[in-house]
Amino acid sequence: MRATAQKNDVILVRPRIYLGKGLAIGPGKIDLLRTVDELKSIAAAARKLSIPYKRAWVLIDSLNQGFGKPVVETISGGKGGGGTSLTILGQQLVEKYDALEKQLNAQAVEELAAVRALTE
Amino acid sequence: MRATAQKNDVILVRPRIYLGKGLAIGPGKIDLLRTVDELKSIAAAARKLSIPYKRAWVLIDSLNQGFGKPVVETISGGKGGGGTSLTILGQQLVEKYDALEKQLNAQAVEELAAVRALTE
DNA sequence: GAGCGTTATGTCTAAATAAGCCTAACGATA
DNA sequence: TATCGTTAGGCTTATTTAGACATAACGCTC
Repeated sequence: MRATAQKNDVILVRPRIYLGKGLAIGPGKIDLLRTVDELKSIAAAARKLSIPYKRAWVLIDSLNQGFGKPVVETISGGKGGGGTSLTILGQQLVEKYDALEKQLNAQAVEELAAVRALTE
Repeated sequence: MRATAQKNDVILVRPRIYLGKGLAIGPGKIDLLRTVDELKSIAAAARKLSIPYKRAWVLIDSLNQGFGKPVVETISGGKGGGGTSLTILGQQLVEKYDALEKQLNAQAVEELAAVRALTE
């Protein structure tokens, strides 16, 4: 119940994971998926992240293609012009990545500090 | 004393660490440093890694600049044309990175497997 | 002192990446 | 049915990045 940030909550490493045959997933795509999930729109997410819509779409499409099944479910037209939400796969991707990232950072704080110490 | 590879020896994550103001270090530079250390030559390391000498030199120079002090010590001319060895800093960089990498991979195998499982 | 292989750069070109612009379909709403 | 904001692309240009090529200094070695 402490309000102060804990040492093991610090995120220093944001891994890029290579999943074979041209499919890779890193912090950029994860942040994008997270923002899409939040705003229920690719266009809105792109604006928030200050990247062109086209780029956001390409990134998401590369995931769809790479996984063989979609990470998002989209509606074109209708109220608000349409929208996008994450599929189960998309949600799991974010969740598993977050868990991995958290684990990496929690367990390797000391080793990380050792590397960083070299800059001083 | 087992000869078989251990589960925790598998390298799946090779992190890129961002150390601020344009300085980043990842598997590419570490492998390069390691090869330079091994062959005592930037040119020979570049050949072994199948990259142009220029690129190898640029990568190493970016480390020298970024850290403010050199990661290599070079001799130009002389026996064999010259050569390059790692400074203490350069050696430590490789060592600390290796330790970090090992730690990350040993501790996060399950989370990684969970992400990879999504591709199936 | 000529030759050799290395370090160290500069410059120019090519290739990979990203950005920009444009068009079209879609479906609720006014 | 005209408008609107969204998805989903195609296509063209810019920008960034990497590669190729050239050159010079250096100091052993022959």
